Amino acid sequence: MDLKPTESELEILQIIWRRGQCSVRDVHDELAQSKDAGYTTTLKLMQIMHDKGLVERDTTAKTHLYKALITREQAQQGALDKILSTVFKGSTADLVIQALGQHRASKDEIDAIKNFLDGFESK
Amino acid sequence: MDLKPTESELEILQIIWRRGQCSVRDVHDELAQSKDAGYTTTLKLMQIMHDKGLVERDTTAKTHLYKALITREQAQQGALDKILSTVFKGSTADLVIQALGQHRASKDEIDAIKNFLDGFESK
DNA sequence: AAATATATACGATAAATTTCGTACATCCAA
DNA sequence: TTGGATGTACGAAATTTATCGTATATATTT
Repeated sequence: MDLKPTESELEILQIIWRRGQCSVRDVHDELAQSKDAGYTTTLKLMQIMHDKGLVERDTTAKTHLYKALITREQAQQGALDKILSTVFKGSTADLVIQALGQHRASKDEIDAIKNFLDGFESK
Repeated sequence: MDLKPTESELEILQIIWRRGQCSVRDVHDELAQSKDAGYTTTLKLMQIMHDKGLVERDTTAKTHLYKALITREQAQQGALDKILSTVFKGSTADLVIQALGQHRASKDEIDAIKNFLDGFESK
């Protein structure tokens, strides 16, 4: 099993992760705010995701309820691995610095990262 | 102009970035070490990249020479922006922590990041 | 000079991903 | 109880991306 979600699948997973469990309608309504696709498109996509094993679903009721089978952390790691190898020459430090350089991190964020680094280093 | 390279285009850009300038043959030979695609596939891809404005080329000689028109940093930022919005809920701190947690960064890398953070914060 | 190797151009095909239409089932309100 | 709203199933078309074959031009070698 490959389990590497496509772009559209990630958009959907995002919503499922946030809500924990949801119907196609739930997902589609949220998606419709930023995107313009038909309901059956979302439905089909979620069915494909089920076929692939990215989500599971409870078909007890008429309206099926979907849950993610891949965690956000897994997807994050997959995404990081991919861009590390394709654009960052494998250098985590480069990635981190580039990420922090562009984006205006708040003081809290910076502190969180520093604390993390301290704990990490002292092992 | 969109300038968002596809997966295959990034594989090629990687090689061009490393070498600075190269022919289709240069790229293809390197690509062939890890991948199994025909020469004309690489050629076509690079022609498409030229059409898109991702690369420029010198056609003076029979063998054309390609250079990147997008920098590695631009591609890095694009890749980061994408995964930030699709899997990291926009949180740079989450991204950084996840990146550092999994990939065993070396002490030097960690120090580099800390120094960077210090300089960043004192602004 | 002829044969061979190496290039580009580019249309066509293949493969992967996304979008949609239509059929049909079920629920609910008038 | 029947018509409309809402749901799933699923084939098919549209799009995007990647791959390849063939034609043709230009070097290079013998």
